[in-house]
Amino acid sequence: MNENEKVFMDYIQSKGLKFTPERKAILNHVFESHGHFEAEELLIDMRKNNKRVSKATIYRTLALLVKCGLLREVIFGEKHAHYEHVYGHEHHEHLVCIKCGKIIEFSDERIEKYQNEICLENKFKAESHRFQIMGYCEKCEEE
Amino acid sequence: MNENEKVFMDYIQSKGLKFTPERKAILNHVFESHGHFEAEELLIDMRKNNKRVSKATIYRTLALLVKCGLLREVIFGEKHAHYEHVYGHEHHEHLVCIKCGKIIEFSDERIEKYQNEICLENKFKAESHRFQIMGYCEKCEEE
DNA sequence: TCTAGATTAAAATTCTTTTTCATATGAATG
DNA sequence: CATTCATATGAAAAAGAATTTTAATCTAGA
Repeated sequence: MNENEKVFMDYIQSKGLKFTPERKAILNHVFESHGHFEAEELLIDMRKNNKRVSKATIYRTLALLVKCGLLREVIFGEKHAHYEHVYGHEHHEHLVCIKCGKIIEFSDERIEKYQNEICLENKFKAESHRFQIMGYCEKCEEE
Repeated sequence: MNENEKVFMDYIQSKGLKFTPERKAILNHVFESHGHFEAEELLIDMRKNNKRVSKATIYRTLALLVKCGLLREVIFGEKHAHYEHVYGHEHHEHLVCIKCGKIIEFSDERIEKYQNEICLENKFKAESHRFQIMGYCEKCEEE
């Protein structure tokens, strides 16, 4: 059993919930491949792999995965939620290609330092931040 | 006639559209007071000032204002559009209070410089960016 | 005056997410 | 191993929420 499963099981058990095949399938699928994904995308992707779970269960399980800290919700200027892994994933920022949707991650400690300065100046207590650059990835820029 | 009105009129005329009282009222209201606002908010605010325009017209006019470059759409992690002024408004970033919703703007040329570096490293052609810090404003932090 | 384009209120749409409810099942217990 | 039951599932319906369309009526501006 990997680390993700362990975290999920612990959460499941602490809440008196059940570790069902559906939850297991979703958990595995989410951590097998995806960088960023949407609920609908996950559903379709699972179907392609003959893992048929209902939309309701997808949504219910994603909520659990967020609650137990394995996933994080991100919104990329679109109006629906995207998810990304938390575990084994240090904080990072995003480059979002506005043509093909590709997402490149990057991180740099300067951002954190900068955030602290800004917050001091504005008497603001930061909880989190998002730095996102929209533009064209190498491939789309060529075209 | 102020600069905003001029820009809007030019656009209106170039497209063979009409400068109606409703459009004028919306234009004025948008640039009279608001920093950031939502369509619904604008509607309610206008009603308080006895400017009664329909929701449909609000949406249609906001779309025009975005097209002619006077407004910009921003999404703050919620799922509906917020708007902000473009004209006379240099690029800036946002501090968003997750308790009261207050938005503080700030700007710093380091962000631009930083963006350039990141893009070079990732072979990315930036069009725009967003740096947003979520947390608690001074007042909410005290409570 | 004339008419393309605009307005309104209400209905419809769109799209994501949640709820319903009948049925099924994990896992604790006897 | 069978029972029990709280919890889970699936399919479909409903909800939610923002935005757009409809259709009747109106009007700015040539």
